[in-house]
Amino acid sequence: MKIVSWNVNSLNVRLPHVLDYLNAHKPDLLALQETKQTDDKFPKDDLEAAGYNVVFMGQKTYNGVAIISPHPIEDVSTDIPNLDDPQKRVIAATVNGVRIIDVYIPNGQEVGSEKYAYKMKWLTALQAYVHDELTKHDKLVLLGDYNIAPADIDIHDPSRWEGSILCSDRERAHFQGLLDLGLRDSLRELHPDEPMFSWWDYRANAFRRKWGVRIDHLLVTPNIKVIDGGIHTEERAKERPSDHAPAWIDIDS
DNA sequence: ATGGTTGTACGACAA
Repeated sequence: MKIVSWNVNSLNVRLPHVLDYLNAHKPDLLALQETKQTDDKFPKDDLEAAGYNVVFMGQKTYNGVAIISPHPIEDVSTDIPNLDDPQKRVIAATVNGVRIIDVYIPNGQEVGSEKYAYKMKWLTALQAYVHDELTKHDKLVLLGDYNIAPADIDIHDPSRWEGSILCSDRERAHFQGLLDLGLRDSLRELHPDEPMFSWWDYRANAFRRKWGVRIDHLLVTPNIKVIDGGIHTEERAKERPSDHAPAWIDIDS
């Protein structure tokens, strides 16, 4: 079962890329973040015509998440219970017996800012939510744009980024908190020593200069056997790309 | 790498 996470930074702009990607890779599940459109604008018909089922929850201009699969998408839920948050950042569903939680974790802007405090509060609520979901579901994948680089190997130049947003100690502690629930960082376990990046700033020609950061992740329960995985960096090299590349795994199912 | 680009929407903010 091929599972992919991709922050598309506007599905309106990126729909052609997404349709090409589906055609090229035929994933069993594609989880999107930052669709940036209200539900009435979601390209349901185009994706269904391509042979996919879709569930989605968006808002105007910001955020927005979606799950796309050729298989039935069951038991859909949105948001984090017990977190009063108008921002559309979470959608969950069961596909092929695997519970999928698709998250767009807040960016946080700057350490110490109001948005950073929101990120911390959000991550605390996420951990409680995932803890609860793990008691209900045998197999679970928590995937999405985490806006956290878990370790120095996940940053092109760790010394320049030290302590800054995406890699502060408190953000990394929250990431570790998710691992402490029993989840595993599938891509890092597959490639223990390989720098892998999933996001490159649009600015300063960051992609060409290989200034990347790994902030998109697929965490899995230990009973999921991960066969292969990586990041489809070539998507970032295309014309008018998202600033994120798809992160993918293939699991035994 | 402390400037710079992109998306939304048309000024300014978020990333």
